[in-house]
Amino acid sequence: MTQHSPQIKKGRKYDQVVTGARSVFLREGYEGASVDAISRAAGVSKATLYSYFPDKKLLFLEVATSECLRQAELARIQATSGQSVRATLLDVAQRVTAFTLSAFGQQVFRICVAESDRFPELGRAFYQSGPDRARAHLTEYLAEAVARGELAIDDCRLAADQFFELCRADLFYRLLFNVKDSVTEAEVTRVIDAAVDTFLARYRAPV
Amino acid sequence: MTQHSPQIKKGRKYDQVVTGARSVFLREGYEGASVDAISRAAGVSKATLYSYFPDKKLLFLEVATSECLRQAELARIQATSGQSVRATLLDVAQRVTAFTLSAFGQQVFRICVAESDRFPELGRAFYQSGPDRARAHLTEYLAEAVARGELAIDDCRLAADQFFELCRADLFYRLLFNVKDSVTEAEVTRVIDAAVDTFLARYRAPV
DNA sequence: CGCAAAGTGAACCGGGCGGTTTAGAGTGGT
DNA sequence: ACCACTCTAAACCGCCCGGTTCACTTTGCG
Repeated sequence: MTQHSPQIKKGRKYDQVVTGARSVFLREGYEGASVDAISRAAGVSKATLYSYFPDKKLLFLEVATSECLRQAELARIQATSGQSVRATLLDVAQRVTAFTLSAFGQQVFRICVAESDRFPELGRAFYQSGPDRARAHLTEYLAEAVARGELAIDDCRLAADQFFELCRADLFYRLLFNVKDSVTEAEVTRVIDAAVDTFLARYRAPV
Repeated sequence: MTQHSPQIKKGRKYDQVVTGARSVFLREGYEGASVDAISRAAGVSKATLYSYFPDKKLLFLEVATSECLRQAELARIQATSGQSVRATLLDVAQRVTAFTLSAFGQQVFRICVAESDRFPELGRAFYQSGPDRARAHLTEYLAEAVARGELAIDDCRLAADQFFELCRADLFYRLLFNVKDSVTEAEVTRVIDAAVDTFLARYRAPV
């Protein structure tokens, strides 16, 4: 889980710092998270923190981009070789909504939206490592299904975008704007079933 | 345009204050907007500003909720009596994307997302006066079309949500995350045409 | 052990913030 | 002319923030 890999990271408390920073940033946002609070949460002195990261901005970027990469992993489509198109789409929908609607995914999204003009590269990083990658995977899968004659799509990229949008329905926004604070399993399956139905109604290959 | 209506608003520079606050809040966000900057932008002394609004939070809420109401007006569906379903949907799509994708709509959304846990009531206000109202209108229209036998929908509310999601496609997120800074007319029509096509493929009444 | 590297904690700095005060300058009704 | 009211400009307050410094302790390795 911990990453010992990269070259120039010095001491032993690096992961502590990043973990603490992640929790505080996710809870408070960028401006709301004071460096003192972060060092406290990390169980590390402020001096130590600053020995790893020259300033708050860099620390935030490290946390944010690592979260983006983590998100990207979840978006990966399994080798769903044997499955039907419908089953595969349902699987993808489940995976992406699970992350999107989780409290954690919410906060990542929230912060990326909020800070993406203070940190323009953050918005792009999030988009590229998250939605963009997920879309690329699904697009590829759709193209293969088209080649097999199972789907009839002229623009697979657009179709993939449509599918992800359909999976959100309004559940996403209801959570995002604090209209409700959680979402039931039944609501999710209702939405993603409808998403798959609508998608296939448009793109299923004619008999 | 200016609102003389409510009861307890004292002096003549009220609108100046609100207008200046709006521009700065939209540009900088809540934390980023200093009261000094706002008073400067409003062409008003800080003392005057504080004579209208007891603190920064109240000023922000005034600006934000007034923007939400303004947004709600735009979401209203015209009396589209004579039109075909397809034409009406295209019209709705055009209207909603025009606001959603505008720089102004972007910023309103951004701020509401960012501040909706610091100001929980703000998120709800935005959702209710914006997306919720738009969905209600479209739901009503869809139900009428079903009654006329032009559409076949079992859950009009969910269908309306799906339609709005389809209209966004990924254009919205590409703007939100600074992947691109503007969007061409052609891209929009391509997306909303596809949205209407997909929607009708699922919900058009069988012959 | 001995010693250097890493970590600690608390004090400290400059600055910007939200918010208040004050002394005085426009403004308008009678 | 007068006065009550509004507005202005700038100084000011206390606070918290990001970041630095320093004297000190802990850790780990030969």
